[in-house]
Amino acid sequence: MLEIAAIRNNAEAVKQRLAVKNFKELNLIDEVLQLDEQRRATQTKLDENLAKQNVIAKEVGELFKQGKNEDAESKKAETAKLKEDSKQFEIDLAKAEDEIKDILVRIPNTPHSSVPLGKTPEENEVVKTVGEIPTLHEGAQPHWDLAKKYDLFDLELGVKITGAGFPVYKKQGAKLQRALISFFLDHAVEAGYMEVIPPHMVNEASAFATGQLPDKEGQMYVTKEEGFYLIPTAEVPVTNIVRDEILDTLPAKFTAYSPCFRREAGSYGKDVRGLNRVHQFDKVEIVQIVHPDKSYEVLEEMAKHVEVLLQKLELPYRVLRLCGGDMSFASALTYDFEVYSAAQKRWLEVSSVSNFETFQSNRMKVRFRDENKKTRLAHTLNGSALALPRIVASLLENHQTADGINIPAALQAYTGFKKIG
RNA sequence: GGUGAGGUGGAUGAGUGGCUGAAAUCAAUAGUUUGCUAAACUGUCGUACUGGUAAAACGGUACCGAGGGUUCGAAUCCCUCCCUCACCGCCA
Repeated sequence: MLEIAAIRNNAEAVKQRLAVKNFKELNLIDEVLQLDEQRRATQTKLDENLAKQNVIAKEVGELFKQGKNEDAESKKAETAKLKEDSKQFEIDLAKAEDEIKDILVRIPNTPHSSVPLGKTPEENEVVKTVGEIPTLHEGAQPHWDLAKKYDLFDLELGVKITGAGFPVYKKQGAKLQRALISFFLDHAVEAGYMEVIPPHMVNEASAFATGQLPDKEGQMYVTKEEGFYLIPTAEVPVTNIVRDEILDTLPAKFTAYSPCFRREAGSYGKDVRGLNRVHQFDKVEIVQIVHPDKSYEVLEEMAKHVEVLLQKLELPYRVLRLCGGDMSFASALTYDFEVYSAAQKRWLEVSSVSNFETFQSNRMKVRFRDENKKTRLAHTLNGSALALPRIVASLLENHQTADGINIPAALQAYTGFKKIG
């Protein structure tokens, strides 16, 4: 949610920025400013009214104390009109506040100045491409066939138990999952992130705070009785750790492993084969709450963190700076990381690292004290480090040989085996 | 799930209708004293909205779990909801 004060001070600049995100309803900016004007005027009237009531109440009390009951009674009568007015002001104020909020939650974050123009994923900017694309042996297979060959995971079994997109990992496939999770967590902890295990369901307030609501309501699973949302990413519970807090020290750095649940309503076709797109998957997330002056520096640092992981896994990857049209609602700047899947001959997204500036912290009221002891909104960032399924897919595909799949050296201590098959 | 107790500022905790945005203690913080540590003393020490200012200062309003209500006046009385704790029941 954008800050109303920021919109007030830079309405034109905000509109220009939003245009980069292909946001069409720029009229909302003017509407919200007008409502804000109304709101403040009403606020002032209400405050003045209440101030008068407070004065009278004090006087009445004083008169009663002095035994001047008749004077007190007549004084009382003066408040009737004031109370009536204040009731109306309160209604007007609440209405204006609701309307402002309704509009604000529909306005996406303003993109950073480096965000390229564009509407589709094809227009994302390739920042760099790293690593050799391997030449596979004759008869190399995509990961879903390798999974069958070595009995690593079973999607049909998942269908019986739950439904499509809920894989059952088995044997070395299961161990590989556990190894990757530990590998990622250890690296994050070493980089100074505090490891947490958050709830895997969140309440409405938490889902709203990070921007999943109302934007992505249809993408989340909801429990029937409590109305809890199954988390689509650990970002949601982890960032909410600092909701409504005034932090004494920045940065705050958290990492968490969690399963992620996504309905992926509307997706279909070849993109969803194997582990390319599933409803439940594992991910290690990194989150930072930082000083506004530092957030872009930290974004680069987090991107570097992801890169190192990919290098250690010996996977060819590329880094994309998302264009305005492909960015998420809440982000100001996003780097996507894609690994090359040699058997499918395509790039697969495995991580997304974003700076949200104050977009989340404004909703969540995450503040810190600046040099002048004034409270200010912090910047929040998060990134996947990393999401497992497509990492697994590319590990299997890129490292396959005629007589088995090689485990990268950095991972062997975690898997306990050097080769699958 | 049942019964009982309770939710006050960073923490402990006082406050049962006006003198309470809230005592006291601790923590924190600035300073004085001190050879160091420790201690002592003095000051500061909630948040939000709003007016004001170049920025402060300063002023107004709201907030004592949340939302309603009674009253000239509510932390204090009433209603609803949420949560915490204790004991019992069930249980990994």
